[in-house]
Amino acid sequence: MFDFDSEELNQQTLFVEVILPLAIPGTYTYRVPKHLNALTEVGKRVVVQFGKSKIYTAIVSAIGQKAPVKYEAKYLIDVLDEKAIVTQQQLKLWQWIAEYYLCTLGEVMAAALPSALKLASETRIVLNANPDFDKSLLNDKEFLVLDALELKHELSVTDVTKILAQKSVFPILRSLFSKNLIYILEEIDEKFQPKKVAVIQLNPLYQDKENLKHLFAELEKAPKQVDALLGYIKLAKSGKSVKKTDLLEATGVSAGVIKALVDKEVFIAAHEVISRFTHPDLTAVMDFTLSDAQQQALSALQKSINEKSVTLLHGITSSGKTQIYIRLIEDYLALGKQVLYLLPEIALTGQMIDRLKVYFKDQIIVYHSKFNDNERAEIWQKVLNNEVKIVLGARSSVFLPFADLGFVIVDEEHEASFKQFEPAPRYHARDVAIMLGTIAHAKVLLGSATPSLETYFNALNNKFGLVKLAERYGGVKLPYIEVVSIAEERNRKLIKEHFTSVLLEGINTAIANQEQVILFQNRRGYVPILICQTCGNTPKCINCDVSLTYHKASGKLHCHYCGYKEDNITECPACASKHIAYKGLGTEKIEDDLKVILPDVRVARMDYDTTRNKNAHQVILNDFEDRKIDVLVGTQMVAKGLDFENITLIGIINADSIIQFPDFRAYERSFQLLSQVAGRAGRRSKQGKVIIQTYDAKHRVIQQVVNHDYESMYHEEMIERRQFKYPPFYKIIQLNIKHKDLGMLLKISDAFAKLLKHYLGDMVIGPHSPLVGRVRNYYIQTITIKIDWASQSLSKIKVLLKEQISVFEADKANKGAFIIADVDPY
DNA sequence: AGCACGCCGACT
DNA sequence: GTCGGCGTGCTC
Repeated sequence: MFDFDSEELNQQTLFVEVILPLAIPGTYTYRVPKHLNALTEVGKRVVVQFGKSKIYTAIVSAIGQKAPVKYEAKYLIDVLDEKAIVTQQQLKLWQWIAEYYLCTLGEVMAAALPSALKLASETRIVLNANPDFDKSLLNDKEFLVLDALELKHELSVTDVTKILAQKSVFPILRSLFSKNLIYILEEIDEKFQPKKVAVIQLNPLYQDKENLKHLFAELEKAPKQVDALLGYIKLAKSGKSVKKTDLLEATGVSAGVIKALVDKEVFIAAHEVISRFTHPDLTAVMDFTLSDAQQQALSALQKSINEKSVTLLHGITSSGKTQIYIRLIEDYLALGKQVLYLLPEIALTGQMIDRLKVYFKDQIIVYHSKFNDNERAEIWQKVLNNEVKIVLGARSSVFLPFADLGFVIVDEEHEASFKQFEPAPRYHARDVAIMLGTIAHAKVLLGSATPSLETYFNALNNKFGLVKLAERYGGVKLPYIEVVSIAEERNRKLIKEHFTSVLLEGINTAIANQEQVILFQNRRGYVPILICQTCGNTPKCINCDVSLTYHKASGKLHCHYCGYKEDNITECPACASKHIAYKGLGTEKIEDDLKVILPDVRVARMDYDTTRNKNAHQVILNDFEDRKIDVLVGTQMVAKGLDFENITLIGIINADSIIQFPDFRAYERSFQLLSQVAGRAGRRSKQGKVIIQTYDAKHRVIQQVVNHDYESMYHEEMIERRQFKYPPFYKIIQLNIKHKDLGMLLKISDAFAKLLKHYLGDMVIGPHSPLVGRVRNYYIQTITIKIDWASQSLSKIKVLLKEQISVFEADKANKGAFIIADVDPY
């Protein structure tokens, strides 16, 4: 790096560019104190003071020798790492994300780095003993603080705040400091603590058999201690270290007995660092023999991966894509490379994961948002040190510091949950994964039964390789799909609540055959909305422009946007009428109604509300697998990761609520969702059945689902996408402008749209009100920019937008307003 | 993101 | 008069 010898290097004055984990543009320059010269390196964490008193952990992004001219750089306080914890490849990726998704590097850093790797800074105030000082010179508050310090020696700023019962404590501290009565310490704690466990060791003295014999003789009068010792010897035979908890449990003695032995120096109490991740002792096995079709697909994939950097595997549901992934992963493991296997969050709790863990043992690690910070930090280190070869993770695992990445799989590539909406960076993990592949020279494989249109478009245009797998594994037939008209059943008075006679009959037949059923409804809650029959009033959220949803379990009305709750109403707050009607339906109501109609059937529900606890999801699935549940009612969640032999019927309560969604992707999404739900039905032994209830049986999407016809869906959709200027032909950037005052917002967003039109012409659409015009007390207006990216430079337009947004935010006329940019907002 | 500075209302 | 409310602008 430098040509000087280390002596000379130590004399150089160095400056570093650092990324701060904040939403501020650019990097900041700090001066390196000479004694830290040798330690300073790109990718290491450093401690810096930023502003008057705040201390942050920052990442070094560059090292230089030029002093900034416009200001005096502050000194780095410290360098935290022996070895860089962020790789050069990651820094490149962060840069790309910040540019592509119109956010700051700091926001990317904040999202990427587990917070346990950031530091907590706690300012400590310590008494500077000065007995000669005349305390009568102090004001009351100063006296109070000093008094407390004499008692407690050390206080934190928070403590002082409490003592004074006021917010601004810094002037008082400053005054005390200037009088030399206190001094201030910045204490930095490393938040990440490796997990330790208490272990017991035997004093090596007693390895000797004679000594041990003597010991037993000495302990004659202490039978419990003998028990403990015998227990220890037994446990130690396994060769592993003996955990204190295990010893207690195995011998039944109390902790006091062990303490006595420790005091006698028979035992040595010690601590051992253990990993937070243990592997399940599962015997679950998977059939790993490939069918002919799978074998062909595998060969085709190997060839395609060789030639292209990105390949799409279009394999229908239950075609056994996972077995193929496993073979490919093995190829890369043989080369010593790391593999990243991305899955949507909800698919990460399925049985598939356990099977993979059994197969790959400690080479594999799972990473998703339910892990706590310490666990994330531990995984970070393991991936960085190349101790872990395979990461199976949700979207945020694209941020891990892969030391030697060879292969990335994005399974269920079309899933909307790969896109992050809040907060920035608003990234799509599939697209970040593709960029990661480019930067790390790793190959990328996208897998889906129903690829997103943009991916399929890229594959057909030869940008991505394409391999198809059109045969289900083990000769399982595709499910038979029956469409039932709700309107017709209603006319013939056959419908009960929301169940058509066809569906009820299907459920009864399945249960009579000891088979299981899944009912799918896209909404949670009991009934989405309440309407007053007299005046038409609907209870609305006080913070957002949405109707409240009645949840029976809580007995309250909930807002699904901000979490606001209020008591249910028995009379209309507007006109006091008692005639309140319930309209629409959610999973909770389906569950309840079914229990009434078919009282002998065991019904359970799986949705966001019933799976909030860490293991709730697994409990429901286990009960279902153990056949303690006949019918499982659920939202999207039931569409993923459910892989049970015994499900022969899937009921879709109302397909229209999925299809009639005001979004350009509604048809694509409906096709994907319905196909995926349908794919859960039927296994080896029997063809499954899907019953779709709808008002519009002739709808083209329903027909395409019935015929399992992805190609038609793709081609028909593409015509519309081109015509109405949507992806994949056009790129969309959405600017959401927010303000607490509606009138101001309309004025400001109008002006901003005009300004943008000046530069970008009719690429700019709007402003218009989004579906939900107000969230958490902020009104929202949206400006949409549609870019024909075949002929326009995306990056130039983004640079322009970034500029205009910062001009906008600096303009006093726009005070109170802010802009949130969302690139590829879908 | 914080935190200081600055400018207005209700209190000793 | 002052305390303290929040709105605005920097931070290497």
